[in-house]
Amino acid sequence: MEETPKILDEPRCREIGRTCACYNLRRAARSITRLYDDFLRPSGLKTTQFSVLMTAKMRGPVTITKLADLTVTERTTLTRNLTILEKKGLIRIEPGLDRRERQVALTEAGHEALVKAIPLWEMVQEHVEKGLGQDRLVSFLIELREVVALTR
Amino acid sequence: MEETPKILDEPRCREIGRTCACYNLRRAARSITRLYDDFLRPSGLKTTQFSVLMTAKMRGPVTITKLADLTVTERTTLTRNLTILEKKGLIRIEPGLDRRERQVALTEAGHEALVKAIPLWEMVQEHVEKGLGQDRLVSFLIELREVVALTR
DNA sequence: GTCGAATAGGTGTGTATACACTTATTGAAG
DNA sequence: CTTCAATAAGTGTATACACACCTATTCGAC
Repeated sequence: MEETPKILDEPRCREIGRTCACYNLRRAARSITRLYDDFLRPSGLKTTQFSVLMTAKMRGPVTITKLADLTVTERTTLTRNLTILEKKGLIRIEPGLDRRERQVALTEAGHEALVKAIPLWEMVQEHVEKGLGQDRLVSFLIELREVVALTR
Repeated sequence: MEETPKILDEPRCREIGRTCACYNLRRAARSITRLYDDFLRPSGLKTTQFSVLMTAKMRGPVTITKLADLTVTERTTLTRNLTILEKKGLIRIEPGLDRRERQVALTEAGHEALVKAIPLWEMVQEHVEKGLGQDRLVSFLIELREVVALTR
């Protein structure tokens, strides 16, 4: 009689769900994003926007390709994310060194948004530090970086 | 004279980017998703779809709310993801026990897609296991689960 | 039985993500 | 100087995600 093929039997499926690095990483990312977005809400920034602004601030006027590389985001994704930040008046997108490039720079409003967001970020980050424990957070961050390095 | 406020000085910004659990988690999730999607491509499934199908298969006929809870996905997000799977003919959405509920069940095509995808998943999972090391992957998965637990 | 709270689910809107493809510009080989 | 590969960026399309808000159904107190 026909049965569920071995490859799809119940313990095997359970094992796959339990161990899949991608599924578990995405699941945790969804979960923690809601937490950070929740804390950041009063600043008007979503986590992604906060991160892009911080990176752009740090690396100062920076090309779109470079910013995409730094944040491990598809360049075309970043282009669209930047459009939103530009509409909100938080960044300027200026001509670059040659006529192909465009440089991203924070506006005054962009700086102000960061100044408002950082104390909120500190609250939620501390919450996570306490929850995971300082040591585990450190090794966790290292592992996350190794995952990124895996695919470069 | 006016300077960059202390809260936004360069070392502080660098520190925030380096330690932010949310940013680093999302970044790693983007990175690994591309890897898994790349391997799974011949199956016609994206990672998210693979995961939803696996979970639905395992918990087999299951309500939408329950499935959303299991996968830590917003219910309204899952509804839209399920619509795509239904259009592809991989799942059926049937009436549930009462007239509010709807049950998700795999179709024959859904099973076949999983059977095709699993060997591809095994390849990419093994790649990650080798890259991170078995032990570190195990502790990494535990930490990911703790992150999810943090926000429940 | 009636009514209101709880439960299950969908829709409107906006953001985030990425692949395939295209345009514009630069730079290098000849 | 021309031509062509490389580089920088944008668009079309589709999926993924979630909040605010809505409808339909069920259940329990009365």
